[in-house]
Amino acid sequence: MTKNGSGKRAQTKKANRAAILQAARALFGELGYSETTVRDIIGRTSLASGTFYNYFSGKEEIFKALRDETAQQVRPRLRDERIRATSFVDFIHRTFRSFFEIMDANRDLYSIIRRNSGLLRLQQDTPEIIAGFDELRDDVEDAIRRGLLPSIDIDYFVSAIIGVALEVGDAMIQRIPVDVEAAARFASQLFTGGIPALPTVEPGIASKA
Amino acid sequence: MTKNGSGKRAQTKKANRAAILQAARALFGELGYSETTVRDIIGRTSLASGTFYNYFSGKEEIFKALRDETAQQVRPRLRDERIRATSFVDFIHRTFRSFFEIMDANRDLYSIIRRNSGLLRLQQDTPEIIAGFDELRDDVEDAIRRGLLPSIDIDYFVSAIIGVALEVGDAMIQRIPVDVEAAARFASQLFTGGIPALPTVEPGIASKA
Amino acid sequence: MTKNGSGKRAQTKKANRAAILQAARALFGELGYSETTVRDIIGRTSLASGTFYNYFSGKEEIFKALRDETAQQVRPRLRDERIRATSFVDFIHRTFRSFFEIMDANRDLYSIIRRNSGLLRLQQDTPEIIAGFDELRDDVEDAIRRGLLPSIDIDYFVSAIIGVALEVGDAMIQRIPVDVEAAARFASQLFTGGIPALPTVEPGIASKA
Amino acid sequence: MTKNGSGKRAQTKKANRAAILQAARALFGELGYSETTVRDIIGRTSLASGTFYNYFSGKEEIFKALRDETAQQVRPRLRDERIRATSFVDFIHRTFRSFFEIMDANRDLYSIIRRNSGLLRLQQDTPEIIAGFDELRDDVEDAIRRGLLPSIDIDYFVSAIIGVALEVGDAMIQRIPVDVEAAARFASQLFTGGIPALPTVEPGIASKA
DNA sequence: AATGAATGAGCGTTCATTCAT
DNA sequence: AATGAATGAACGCTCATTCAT
Repeated sequence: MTKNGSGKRAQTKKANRAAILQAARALFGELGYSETTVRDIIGRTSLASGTFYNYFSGKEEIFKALRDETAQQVRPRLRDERIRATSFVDFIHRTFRSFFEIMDANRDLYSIIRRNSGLLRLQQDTPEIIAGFDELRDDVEDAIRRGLLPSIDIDYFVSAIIGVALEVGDAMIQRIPVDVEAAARFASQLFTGGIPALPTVEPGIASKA
Repeated sequence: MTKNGSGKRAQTKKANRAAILQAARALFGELGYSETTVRDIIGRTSLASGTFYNYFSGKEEIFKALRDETAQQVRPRLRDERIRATSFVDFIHRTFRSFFEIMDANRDLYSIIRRNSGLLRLQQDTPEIIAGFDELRDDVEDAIRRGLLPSIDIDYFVSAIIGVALEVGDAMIQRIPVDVEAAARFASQLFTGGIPALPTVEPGIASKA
Repeated sequence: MTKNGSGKRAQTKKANRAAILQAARALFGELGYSETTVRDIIGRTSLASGTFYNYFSGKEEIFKALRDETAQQVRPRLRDERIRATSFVDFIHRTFRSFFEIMDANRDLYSIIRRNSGLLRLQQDTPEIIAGFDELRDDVEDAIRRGLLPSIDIDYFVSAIIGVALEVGDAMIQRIPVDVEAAARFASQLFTGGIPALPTVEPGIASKA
Repeated sequence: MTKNGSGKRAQTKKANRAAILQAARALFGELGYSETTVRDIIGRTSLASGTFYNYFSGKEEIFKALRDETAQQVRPRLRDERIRATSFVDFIHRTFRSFFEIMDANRDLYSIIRRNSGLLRLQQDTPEIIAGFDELRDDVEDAIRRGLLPSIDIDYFVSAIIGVALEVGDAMIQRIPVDVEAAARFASQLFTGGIPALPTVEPGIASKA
């Protein structure tokens, strides 16, 4: 009767799994994947180190799990957003805004103030973003099929979106206050009209964090 | 008389230093900085582990050395390229072409076949690219001052260039044959005219590696 | 219910900790502190190298632990001994006898057959003795206050006791059988009456090991 | 003709050997034997690391050489001193004064301010003192034969002298100014008359460095 | 004889993972 | 299912010694 997950045991299991995922999510954000140790993760929970392996087969596994879990939440939303797009301007803008909203929602994870004295550009590899990217290519292909986008080089195009999303998103996160809409506008105007379409700013103000 | 580097010993030293640098360069490309061990590096040479420390004081040192050495080669070229730019179209195109040429020249380092079953987007942290980025911001500011670029949001703009350079460059490297000019054209047309300016390709061809 | 140390696990832990301490104690005695490696220590147990760090945070830690643990056993005894002293003869004798008893009890540690072909007098840095010395100075000051000892130069006096305890104790340990009382008598008579008070021995017998 | 050591080559050799010995002597004093590296030693000379092994077969060898070299200088002096002794009081006093004079002459080597936060009593193992000890036993035996000393337990007695010489000498060195005669008086009075013979000092002054 | 780079065993320590309880 | 101690390979790095020049 409790086999299907409604018993007390099953609830504990669910809670433990969630606790581990949450801790891992935070640490991947703070330290990056390779600097995060399994000890760090279980140390943030009330569980013992061995318990980790009852839920995940290893460090890589939990990353996949995190990505997939997030994907399940993110996917429908991205789909809905983009499917509703009526023009390529709209499509691009929704794409970037969605990404940036996800980054903002997980802002704490990304605010890392460039460790290693700025030497290294440790990419964060956070599951949220990876999950989002997985959707992107299909949607772009679909958009081309639907005539929203011209038949451009999909590989390069998707790469360009990802690159801008990662880097501009990173820059966005470090500003106070974070302005998702402004960042999304910047990125989508760049894509839809190129530099000439970008808004001008007063010199000297542009780069202030 | 041979103290200044023309003797056999001095040649061996030079060769060893070069061998270590080359091995490190390759491994940073393949595994990224934090996944590369000093033992990996020395293992790619015919030297003994202790010898590494005759040349570099540690792992971070060799990264810096690699970056600085590359920067010395890359910097003047990037400067020359961009300073000669007469329009913003020209400026952008030269920027991307320079980056992509550097990536192509170090192609082997970047062809990594997405490790970890494509899971992680471990950014490569290669010294070549870092060195190039260091120049970029100054040049963009200068270009705005010279009126080549409108006074846009510099942070976001530089981020966007870096993102596109990294990701499109990555995609470019994985195609056979590598076509630097095509990639540079794609990226610069995106930046100068937005999506409408991008050339269309026959559907289904675009994404072939 | 077995959390407080009565379970099998807790017993194993206790035993392991004891095994590591014992091994370290023996090796510090045999090789001295700086010549003893963590691998040496763990190699004398049936444990794996990493296990050492479950119990002690490093080499210095285990030395401190050994010293403190011993001090806890030694301190009260030394105090009791010396506080009970009714004359300076008594005080000195009790002091040396206590030291020599400690050395005898840990005899195996000190029987080192003068390593390095007798070249070096590597002081043993054993925690037992260090712990004992820590007490000595206070007790001497106290004894002077109580009038048991004249107000002599405390620094030199304590140094002299330590020197004699270390060196005579070392010689004592190498005789078979070990005669603690005889060594204590020698040292205390030297201190209380000087050479004239020392017992004479038949020539040629004195120095046999 | 220059085979016997008067040529230019031979002079250089002599000077190199002396330079290495001097550097080693200083470092053994500063850092102790086991903390001194061969690199440290050659680093204090103008020679190259390999050259060290043209003169000494290793770290242990140089210690022996230092001890022996010193012994050759120290031996006759100690002998002269003690042979001239006319009473056991005189013998003991000359013994300690000689030791303390040697320590004072090499004072810089011993002034180490107890590293390791006082945890360890790293004995200095300086060749000068070791060399002196080697003479002691013979001289004591001789003194007993000559009737200067009663036939006491030679092992213990020599050990006691060494212990007091090392520890009181160490304490002496750390006082400013160093008073060799006072330390020698303290030690010899202790040995000849025991504690009752020691001079009293004003309380509170005794232990000031 | 002098050089100084090369060697490689060894150091203290970390950490993903296993396993007895 | 949970525990947390045990494991041992691997890490960055040091250093006495060797050896080609």
